[in-house]
Amino acid sequence: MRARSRKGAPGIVEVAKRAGVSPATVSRFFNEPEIVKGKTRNLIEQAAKDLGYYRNRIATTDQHGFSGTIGLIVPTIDNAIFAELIQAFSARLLSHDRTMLIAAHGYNPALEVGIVKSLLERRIDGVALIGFEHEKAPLEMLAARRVPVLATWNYRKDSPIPCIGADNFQVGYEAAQYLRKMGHRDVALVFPPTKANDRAEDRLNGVLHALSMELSELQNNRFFETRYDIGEAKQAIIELLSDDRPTAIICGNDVIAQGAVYACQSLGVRIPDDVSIIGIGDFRGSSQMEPGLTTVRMPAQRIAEQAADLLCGGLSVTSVKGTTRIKIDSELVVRRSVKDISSVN
Amino acid sequence: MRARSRKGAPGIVEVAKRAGVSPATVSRFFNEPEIVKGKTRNLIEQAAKDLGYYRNRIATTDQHGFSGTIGLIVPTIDNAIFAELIQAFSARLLSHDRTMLIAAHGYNPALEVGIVKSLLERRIDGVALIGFEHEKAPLEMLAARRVPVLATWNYRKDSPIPCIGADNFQVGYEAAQYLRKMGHRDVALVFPPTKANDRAEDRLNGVLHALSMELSELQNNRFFETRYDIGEAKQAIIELLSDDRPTAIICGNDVIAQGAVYACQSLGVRIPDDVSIIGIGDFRGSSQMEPGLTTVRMPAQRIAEQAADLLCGGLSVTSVKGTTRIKIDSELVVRRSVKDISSVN
DNA sequence: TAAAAAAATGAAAACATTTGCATTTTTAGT
DNA sequence: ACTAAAAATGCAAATGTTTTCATTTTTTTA
Repeated sequence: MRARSRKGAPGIVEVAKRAGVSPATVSRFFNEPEIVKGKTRNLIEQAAKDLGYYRNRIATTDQHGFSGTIGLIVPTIDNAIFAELIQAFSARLLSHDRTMLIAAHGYNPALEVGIVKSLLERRIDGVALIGFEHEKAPLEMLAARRVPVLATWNYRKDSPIPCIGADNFQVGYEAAQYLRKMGHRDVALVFPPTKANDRAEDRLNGVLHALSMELSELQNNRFFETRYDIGEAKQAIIELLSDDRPTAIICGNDVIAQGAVYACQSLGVRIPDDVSIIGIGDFRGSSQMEPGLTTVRMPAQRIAEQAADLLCGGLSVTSVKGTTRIKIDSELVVRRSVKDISSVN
Repeated sequence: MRARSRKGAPGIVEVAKRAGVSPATVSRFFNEPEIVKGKTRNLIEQAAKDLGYYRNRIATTDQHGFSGTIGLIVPTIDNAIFAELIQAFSARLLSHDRTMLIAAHGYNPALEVGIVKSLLERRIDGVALIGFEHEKAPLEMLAARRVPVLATWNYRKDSPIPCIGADNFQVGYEAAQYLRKMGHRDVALVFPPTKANDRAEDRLNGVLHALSMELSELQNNRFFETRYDIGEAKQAIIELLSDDRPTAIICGNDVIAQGAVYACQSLGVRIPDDVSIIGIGDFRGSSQMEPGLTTVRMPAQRIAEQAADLLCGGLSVTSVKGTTRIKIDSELVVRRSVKDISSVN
């Protein structure tokens, strides 16, 4: 469909004409108002208003190469996991006078190259990613174009690219450690595939470390793999609970934990009397569940805001040496889904 | 911060030079490959690949005035309500080779003008909004620039602007009607403020219509107002349930319904034996709840996809006469949270 | 009040593409 | 093989800004 041109929006030159000044001055007025004289300023302001002029940020882009647009690539939007991050990131960007281009790949890393290509074609000024596991191609494409890239959500001291996030190993460790402290020795793990998910991988390792175990040492019915999907998790946990029940379940995140809660309810298993449940994330709604979910809070908002600030501040391009890495502290949130059985033991 | 220019990305002319053709031909190659000869095509393709060239969709924009970017303005991202819509909209846009600029105003219509301005500055080709209640200013700004605007989520046959969505009056009617059919006569309503929320308003009216009542006829403890927030809803409903319990609660959407479920659990009120609950929306997770939530499904994905198609297909500019209005059917989803008490009565 | 310095403005080139028109090359028809 | 028509390509103008450099205006200083 060969669309008609939509020209005719008044431009800087129309404004200039009407204000009786040169286009250059109008341009300056919008970029550095201070350097144009008060009187001229008013003239231009009035003219712009009369004409209903809006800056053309796009025409601007070919000039210096910056589009004022930042990309965000997430595994999924339709899920509580990243909702808070997305919202906060977007809002913060707006306050920097930038806009957000967002795309989801549905945990299919192969889609990332298409997305990155599309972003590159739009000349984004920077990109926030989730985690570290990405195909080589998109990362290389971005590097070749010198587009700052920031991995969010997870933190690793030796991350290959700049990052900001919680130390997911520690997060997992903290959760498991708390369970131990509460006297739990027989705990089951329900995690997503760690294949292309470094956050889950790190958490899992943290958990295992706290438990002083290898994954391979876990009994069959003490480790379950399920995607971040309430329904799938619920099914898996119904199975898990159906015989030889552990005293506690540690979930890869709160979505899985929610599935766990539903599973218990469906089976008539009481939380925390019959089984304790701990999540990771502290998503919207986790605190209101019955019983309130004990979990480790991922500080999504702080991560998102700092990420936005970083990206807008012209994060220096990835370099082996001076890579920016910021660790945001997570926090154990004790509610009621974990029972203290340390004394009775 | 006066950022350094980021030029130097190879452009169409570098590609042309390397391929030994003119820039015009390269341009044509990327826009209408068929009209360039096979041999030349290969040359260009190779040159582009060698140079790592990406199209510059932005430079393109000043030419015909279309940026290939569509705006989406939602009340909130961090909430299950629009998650499915956002995801589907974004994905569909990608398949049209467009990108999505998204912003949330947090149910504060005043913020819309800033957002619209920002979008206009980026020369978006179209905008999808939620519902009909918007400040006059942003709508006028869009109209002045002839940017197609599409109201999604709600449908009204006399909508002031093109729309696509479910008929929320009918949705509400359907929910209430089902309750009546199941024998419920004493039902309580929990809805968000209908002030700037036409979806909620229409639903509420539909419910009242089915109940053959006026809002004013409802007893104090049969109508509660709460935002779309699980915690707030939970509190309200705890209050609602604390004395003179109705036989059923009809919730403005599934988020409120989830709060209702938590409220019941916290009070030890059984669903559906002690009280029935019906929601609206059928959000992610509603089907897995215990008991599964009976609700009216809002076909978010279909709405989103058609909206994207419409906007990409160059939806005609709003005109009093020929305004496009598309109604997408909703569907009652019967699960287990509503009890049939018609026979015992 | 004149000269020097500083501030404000203007003119025109530049950015990376598209596109109307002109020109060249290819194909088809005899 | 020659011509006419069609297809492919090239040239150059145009798009809406920003930016460098030059010029004009204003302010400061003596």
